[in-house]
Amino acid sequence: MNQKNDVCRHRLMIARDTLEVIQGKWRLPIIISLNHGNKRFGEIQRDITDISPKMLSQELKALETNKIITRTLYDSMPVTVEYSLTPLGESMRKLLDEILNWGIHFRKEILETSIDN
Amino acid sequence: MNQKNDVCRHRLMIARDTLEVIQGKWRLPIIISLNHGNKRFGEIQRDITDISPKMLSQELKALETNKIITRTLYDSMPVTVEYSLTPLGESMRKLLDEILNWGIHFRKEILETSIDN
DNA sequence: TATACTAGTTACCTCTTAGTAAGTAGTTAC
DNA sequence: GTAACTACTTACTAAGAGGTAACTAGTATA
Repeated sequence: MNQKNDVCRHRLMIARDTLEVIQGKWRLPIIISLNHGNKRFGEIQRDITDISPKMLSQELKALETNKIITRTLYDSMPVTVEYSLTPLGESMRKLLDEILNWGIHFRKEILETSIDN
Repeated sequence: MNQKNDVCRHRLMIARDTLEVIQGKWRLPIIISLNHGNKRFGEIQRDITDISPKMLSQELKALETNKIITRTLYDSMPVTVEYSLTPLGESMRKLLDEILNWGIHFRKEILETSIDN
C-alpha cells in the first residue's frame, strides 16, 4: 500500500504547482478572457464586469511573471496595451475546457437534485 | 464581434461555478487524495502533510455540502470515519488529470527556460 | 492511573486577498 | 479650458482565509 500512497503524494505535489498559478479569484477568468483573443486592458474589464482596475492590473502582472501572458504596448494615441497568451498560456486550453465542462455538469446535477429553490 | 464576446462572457459565468467549488488552498488536494481511494481523517492528514485538523475538518464539511464527498461513520472501536467521493466528485477525474498534466508541463517549461537557479 | 488511539472542536491571532475611491499622465476633441 | 479617452497607480480599509495551540470525548491498553 506504500507504493500507491507515494503516487498519491507525488500527484499532490504536482497539483500544487498548478494551483499556485491559477489560485485566486481573478486569474482563471483573465486567462479565459484572453483565450478568446488578444485584448486590451479595458476590454478585459468589460468581459469581467466586476473586476476593479487595481485587481486587474495586479493579476495581469502576476500572470506575466509566471509567463502565462504577454504585455505589448502600442504607441498609438491614446496609448493602447494588448495582452495575449504565451504558448504556455495557450497550453492551458485543455484545462480550461475541463473547468468549463465540469461547471456545466455541476450546474446540471445541482438543478436536478435540488427540487427546493 | 458581439456574438464572440457573448460566448466569452458566458464561459466566464460557467467557470465561476467550478471555481466556487475548488477555490481555496486545500479542496483540490483533498479531492485528489480521495481520488486514490476512500480514506479516513487521519489518512488524509498523512497524505497532505501540512494541513491542520481544523482546516481539514472545515474543508471536508464544505465538500460534503457541495455533494463532492460523503462521510461514513463506522461504529468500530475506536470510532472510524471514512470519506469517499460521490459520483459528482468522481466526475472531476478528467479535470484533475488536466490539472496534473498541466502541472507537469509547467514545471518542465519553467526548468527549461530558467538557466538561473 | 496514565498514555494512546480515534476524530475532531474551540479560541485567538495574523496575514493575505480583495474592495473602494480617488488620483495620475498623456493626448484629443469640443 | 474642460471633458473624455487610454491605462493604469495609490492609499486606506474590510473581510476572510488560514495558522497555532490547546482542548474534547470515548475506548483500550500498560
